[in-house]
Amino acid sequence: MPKKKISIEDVAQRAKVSITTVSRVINNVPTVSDKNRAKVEEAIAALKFKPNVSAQRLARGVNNAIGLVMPGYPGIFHSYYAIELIRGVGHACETHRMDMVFHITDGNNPINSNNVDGIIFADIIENRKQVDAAMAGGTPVLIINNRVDDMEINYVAIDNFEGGRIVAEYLTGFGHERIATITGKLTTQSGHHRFEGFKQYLESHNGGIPPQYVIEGDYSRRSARLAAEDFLKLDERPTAIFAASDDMALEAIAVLLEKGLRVPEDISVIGFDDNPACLFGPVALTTVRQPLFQMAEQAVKVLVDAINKKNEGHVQQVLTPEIVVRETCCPPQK
Amino acid sequence: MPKKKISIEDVAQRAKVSITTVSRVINNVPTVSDKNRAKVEEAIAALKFKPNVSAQRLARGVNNAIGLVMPGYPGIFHSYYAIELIRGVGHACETHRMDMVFHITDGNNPINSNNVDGIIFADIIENRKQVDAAMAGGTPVLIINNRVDDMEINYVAIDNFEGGRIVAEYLTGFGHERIATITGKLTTQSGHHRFEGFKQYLESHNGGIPPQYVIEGDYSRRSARLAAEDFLKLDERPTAIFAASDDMALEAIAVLLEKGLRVPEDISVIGFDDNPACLFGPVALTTVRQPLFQMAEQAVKVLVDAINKKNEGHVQQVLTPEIVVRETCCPPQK
DNA sequence: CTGAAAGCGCTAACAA
DNA sequence: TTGTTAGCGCTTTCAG
Repeated sequence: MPKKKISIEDVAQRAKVSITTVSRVINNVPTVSDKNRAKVEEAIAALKFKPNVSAQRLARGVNNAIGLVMPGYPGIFHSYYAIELIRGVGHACETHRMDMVFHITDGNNPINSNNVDGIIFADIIENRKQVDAAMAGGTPVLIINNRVDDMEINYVAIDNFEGGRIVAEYLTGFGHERIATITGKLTTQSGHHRFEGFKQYLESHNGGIPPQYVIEGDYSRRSARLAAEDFLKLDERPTAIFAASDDMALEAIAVLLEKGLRVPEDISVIGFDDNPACLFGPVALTTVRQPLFQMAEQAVKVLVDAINKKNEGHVQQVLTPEIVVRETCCPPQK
Repeated sequence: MPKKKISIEDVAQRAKVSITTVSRVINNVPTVSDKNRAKVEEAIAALKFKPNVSAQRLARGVNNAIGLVMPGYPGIFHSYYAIELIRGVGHACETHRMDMVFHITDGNNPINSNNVDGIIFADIIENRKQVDAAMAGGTPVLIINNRVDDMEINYVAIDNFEGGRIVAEYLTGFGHERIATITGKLTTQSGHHRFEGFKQYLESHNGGIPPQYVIEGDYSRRSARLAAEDFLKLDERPTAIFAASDDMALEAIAVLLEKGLRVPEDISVIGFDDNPACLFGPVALTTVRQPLFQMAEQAVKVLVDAINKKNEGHVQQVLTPEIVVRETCCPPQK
């Protein structure tokens, strides 16, 4: 610390009390006389005293910090998802008076857990061994945005399966029968689950989904563009398209408009994410909102409880997404 | 820390050396015999010893952490800029073996600087008093992405003025004479500087820029859409458009394509940012690359030097952006 | 309600 | 090359 070295002792001296008393007022311990408290507060203000965080942590045996580690593969940072997570975790840490130590990883080096009380892994892409290592070291760990049902581990995730299902339900509710989808990358859990939920609903309510109506995307705009173009070449064009992300939905809409089609009159489109960009296109995008921010806050809460050993075993939570109705879906026009 | 309490002393005992020796091998002090080093390393491994970070920091009198504070106004997180900054700062912190404690602020509460050795303020939007407070407290501070020439303060920023200038130069180099611009929010420094550099070049090389060719945007896609539509209503349409961000450029292109125009044959478009989204549109966007990542790394370096008192006075650096040629600019077609 | 004193785990003179 | 020892600044029994 580059601060001048005013310690608790200087404050005690000036206030003519013991350092214990000073410590007490710092920590809001009630058993301090008003008179002494006032004196100490005066001294603290006069001396501009700031407690030394490291000393506090050492004495308390706590780090007062949680780590947030995110996979660093290209692109993750340009997703709405990552940003909301960071915001949410940051906010929650604030309310828990914890430092948030942020860490981007390539998945290789083990995460240093000496400086934190617990770690939140945002998704686990190729870095499961980091999770294992942290757990082996005895550090409380939580995975966010990924369900890991085969392991005894804390997680908080979105129910992407349900997300896909409600989209199918919503679209068939309008009377659509030719419903296509541009999926997310199917090797990701989100992509896989969204598609499965979607497909299974259609199978039991719409006679299934023909293969030419399913194109695997990878969450990139380019993949959506290609997929949309392919759909338009079909003899029987779909009347509705479900894109597994807003970015893809927006790109699909761009393609449709370029070809002179109308959205939603000619083709309905629905996305997934509730990315703010939804509002800024030519038509406000109907989509599925994932409670990302809340997920992050919830994650911190669970982890903090785990750190304080307030949990029994591990806690696994799934949050439910919901449809946000805007302007890009309507009944199929005859 | 929830770890079992294996301290340096346990290691010393097992290795049959003093704790000093253990400390020395932890810190890679060369003056340790190979034999002892080996013994200590064995003990560390066997005991799974992890040094207590708080104790180290206390003893060393450092926090070994730098703060990154970002304004939390809606939207900033959806900008490419913010993300690259976080990535860059995170990466640089890693190499300096510093924790990066991340903080989103609404500009009101003073930033807690007890737990860090220095603070990087990413931009300063409505939170200059936080900067002042931190400095008053004696904490080394650096501002990133904002030139503050009227203050004795460290900063590392992009030369947005130059960025605007090279765009104008590039476009006139093709022979364009009817050049329009959708500016960024002019109350932001970036928006203002980009426009000024652009305008001044045109004034001295193209006879200036007519008012109907300047529309103030606010970096949102919507503002770009409106602006592009307005340009198309003009009797003398521009043959080139400079948008002060890639997002806006992309939206402008979308409008042009929707109206059946070709890019770049009918209208050239150039953006600013080198957002990855440039590559994913219908045409790869020509743009201006800001060295955001390097700026962030540079910022950490300067700040760390400041913390170690290696700087004389304050250091103010400006990095130069450059044009990235892709497919959306060409000479005007007769 | 207050204070003395024993640590928390580690680093860094200083001696040897 | 090694070890002794005095802190780093704060929390927390334990007596009073």
